[in-house]
Formats: sequence, C-alpha cells, structure tokens
Amino acid sequence: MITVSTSTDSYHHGNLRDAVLAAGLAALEGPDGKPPSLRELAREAGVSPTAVYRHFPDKQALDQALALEGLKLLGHEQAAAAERVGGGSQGFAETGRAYVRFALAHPALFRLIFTRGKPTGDHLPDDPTRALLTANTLALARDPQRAETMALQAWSIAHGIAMLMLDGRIPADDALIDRLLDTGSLFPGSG
Amino acid sequence: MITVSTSTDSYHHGNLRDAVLAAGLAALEGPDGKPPSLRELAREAGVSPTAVYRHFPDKQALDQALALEGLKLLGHEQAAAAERVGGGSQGFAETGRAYVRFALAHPALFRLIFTRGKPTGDHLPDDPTRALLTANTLALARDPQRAETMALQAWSIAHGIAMLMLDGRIPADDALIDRLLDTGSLFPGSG
DNA sequence: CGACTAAAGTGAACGATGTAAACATAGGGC
DNA sequence: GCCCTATGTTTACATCGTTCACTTTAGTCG
Repeated sequence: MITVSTSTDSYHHGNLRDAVLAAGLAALEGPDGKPPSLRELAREAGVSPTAVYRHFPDKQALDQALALEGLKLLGHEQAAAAERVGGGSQGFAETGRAYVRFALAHPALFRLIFTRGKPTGDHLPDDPTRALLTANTLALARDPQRAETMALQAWSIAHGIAMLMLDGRIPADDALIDRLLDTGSLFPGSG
Repeated sequence: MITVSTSTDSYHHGNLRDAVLAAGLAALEGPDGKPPSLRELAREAGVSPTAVYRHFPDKQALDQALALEGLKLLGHEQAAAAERVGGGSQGFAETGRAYVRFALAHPALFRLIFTRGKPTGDHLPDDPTRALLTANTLALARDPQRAETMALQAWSIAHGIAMLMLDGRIPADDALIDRLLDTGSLFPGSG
C-alpha cells in the first residue's frame, strides 16, 4: 500500500515517489477516463514537472509503476473474494467474477495495467492473479497440461468480458457476468 | 475499401478524407505501435493540419472512422476464413481463430478499434463480427438464449486471448491459440 | 458568361504535453 | 564544518490537438 507523508518541507518533498503514485491512483479513479499526465501528477504533488524525473526515468516507467500498484490491488481483491466463499471450485469462480468487477470498478486503472505500450522485454513482475489461477485449475483438473489450458482459458474469458464491457461492446450487466462466467456450462464435468 | 486518387491538384486535394484514412491505416500497420497523430496524417496527405478539420470534427471522429475501416477488414477476414473451411461448426471455430490472428497481424489497428474513449452514447455501427457470431451459435444450440450466451462467451474468449497476447501476458503462439479456442473442450457436446 | 456563395484549403497562434539542460538547495558522511 | 550527492527548480524545445481569420477554388444561378 502507498502512504503519503504530508510533510511540510519546503524544498525537499521527502517522499515524492509515493506521493506521485498516490496522486496517480487517485486520478485514475476519477470518472474521467483520462490517464493522468505527468505534469498533472507533479502539480498535484506540489512539485515542478521535472522533479518527477528524479524518481522515474520517463512517463512510461511511471505508468508501469502505477500498473504494478493496480495489479497488487486486483490480486488482493481476488484473493479476498475467493476466501469469502471458502476457496475451492467456488473460490475459482469467484476469482473470475472479482476480476471483471475490478475492471468495471476501476476502468482507467484496469486499462492502464494492460496497456503498457511495447513489452520492452523486461521481466513480468510477480503476478498474483496468474499464480492464483493456475493453483485453482490444478485442483480442478488432474492433467497439469489440461489445468494450464483451463487456466489460460479462464483468464482469457474473464479478460475478454472485462474489456468488451469496458468498451461498451457488451452491456455491463452483473447478471450477464455470472451467465458468461458459469463454469459449469463452460468446462464440462467440473464443479 | 479506401481508394486514394493521387490527383495532382494544387490547392484542393480532391479527396482528402479518403487520403487521410488511407494514411492512417498505413501508419497503423507500421511496427511502431503508436497511434498516428492528426498532424502526421495531414503531413502524409500533403496538406495543412487544419485542413483535416473540414472532414472530421475532431481527432476522436478521425479515430472512429479508422476503427470503422478496421472493423470492416476484420469482418472480411473472418468471413473469408469461415468460407475457406466450408462454414458450419468448422467455420465457427475458424472465425475465432481469424479474430485472434487479425489482432496479432494488425496490433495497433485492433487496439484502436476497441479503444474509442468514451462511448459517447452513439449507435454502434453494423458489426459484421457480431452478426456472424450469433448466426453461427444459433446453428450450434437450439435454445436461442443459450446461443446468445455461447456467442458472447466465444467472443469474450477470442477477445481475451487477442488482448492478452497483444499485451505480452500470454505467448503469441499459434498452437496455443488453437488449444485455447478448442470448441470441443470449451463447450460440452457441440461439434 | 460572369458574379456570388459555400466548400475546402492556408497560416499563425494558444495551451498542454513529455523531456532535456543547466542551475539551486539541503542534508548526511568525512 | 565542509563538501557531495540526492533532490528540487527554471527555462526551453518539439509535438500535439484545436481555434481563428483569411484565401482559394468550384459550381450554381441569373
């Protein structure tokens, strides 16, 4: 979690990096689906635009850091949702619902997470979403290969639903989410 | 299809709208995943930036027009792919594969199609992709409600695979596409 | 045929953005 | 107590979308 120390320092901010990230997450929650500009975040943190460059090499790095925070949030919500129904295959289904609900609740943040321009080839960080997913499907299917396939299929359909709903191609209906994510109808003989 | 009349007129271009759209589609094919700027397209068409505003109210409208062209292309490729294998449930599966292949072949264009900022509430234009989809699932399931659900599920999983592969979250492997889109494993008792 | 009008182009300008370069400050280690 | 380095600041530049006032063309109508 990001904490902002509202220190009253004049020149040195004390903790600019976290302040900028916090401002970024806050801006991403706003109803305006606009991704925040670097200058806007600097303004919000009460600092000159170029000061941000002491903590992030460029805008893309800032975005990636924000995306990473978002990914953590998503992971937490998924884990909490799964735990709430007691894990198991119920928890697996709940994980998918939480994924889509998160996307609808935080559209700009969700979009940011999955749109960091070029892959730049660097390591994908710890992805709790994915870990949780494979663990769950491994409990459903004996064959590990089949489990991996199911995991990717489940991820894909949840991601597809989320994206299509965000883009207005599919009504963002809560009942529809349940209908589309119904594991019983999707994966024969599981659950 | 967009045709550019390379007329040698000096002042009046003759057909600026199509020229700009053509330049836009060309730019979107370039390896640089950048969405083209309005000024860039104007430059490419040999015209001042503001001339574009005689044909599009703003950048967003330009983007929407480009997205519409992309949607047509996608529809054509899907129809061609389905036809190639003789339609039917084979054609249905092929439709999904074509969807993902299109996304991988035209990343920037595909992204543009599904990211026109706010829905602005206006009508979704004729979407050949969706029409084809429901028609195909209707042939697979008797219950129309079930068919609609299957259509949206199929669309979601194809869209999810495409997006996740574009974002580098899933390897853009051709064999993987087939494995994930295997209708037999996804929808029990159909095919 | 010639004049007028509207469509389609031009240029200069504005504010916003990401980013680079040169300079200022403050706080911690010798 | 001094200096060094991390962290800011100011200024500047290119690019972008967009507005405004103006110019040129094409086509219609008397």
